[in-house]
Amino acid sequence: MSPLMEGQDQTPLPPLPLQAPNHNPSYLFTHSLLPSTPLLQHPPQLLHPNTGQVLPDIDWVSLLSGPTGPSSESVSVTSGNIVDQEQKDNKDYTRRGSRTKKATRPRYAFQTKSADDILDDGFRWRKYGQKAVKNSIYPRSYYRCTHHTCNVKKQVQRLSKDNSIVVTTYEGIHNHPCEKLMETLTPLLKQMQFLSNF
DNA sequence: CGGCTTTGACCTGCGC
DNA sequence: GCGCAGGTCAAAGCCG
Repeated sequence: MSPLMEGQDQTPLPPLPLQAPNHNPSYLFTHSLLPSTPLLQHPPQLLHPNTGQVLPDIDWVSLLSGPTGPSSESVSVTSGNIVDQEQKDNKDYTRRGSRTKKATRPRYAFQTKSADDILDDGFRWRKYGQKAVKNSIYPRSYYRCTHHTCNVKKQVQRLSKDNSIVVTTYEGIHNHPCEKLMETLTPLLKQMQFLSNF
């Protein structure tokens, strides 16, 4: 994941290099990792839903934070009820529970196969709601990015059909670097600066 | 004490 | 018009 270096200052992150999810609505991400394993250290695999073929490297940081990521179309996932939800969600929301039309925000939805509901994508999230969802025994959780200037949201819901699959929907684009990435990189950068003095 | 989660209430759009 | 469903708010409580 070489593009990880891109977010180390306050400059916007690079354009999204990954095109596939935007063009094929049926990709399946799997995250078959130990609980609490950081995503950035052990990124999930992207599988083709029909062939099961493992697809090449995913630039997760760019995918989840690029300011000029894919078009504003949402990416549907394979589950029928979630696709239906996606279509409803494309109406944007402003105040408290209201649904008013405004410019659509980028939305990316994908499934991860994981025992953990929370996909560790390197950003910090604050939970602001949880709702029971019709036709699902699992609730949907609502998270907001904790960065003060960032209003990216995500929804997390486990599939009732297959409780090993978690559907994560991101809405919006991060306008700041990945905190966890910076935590990892800062000591390395300091060490590099130190060594470069010799 | 600050940051986070929980949870019930509230608000609005949509379908009937 | 009404009820339902989904999304958000905000107070209360928890935790490090």
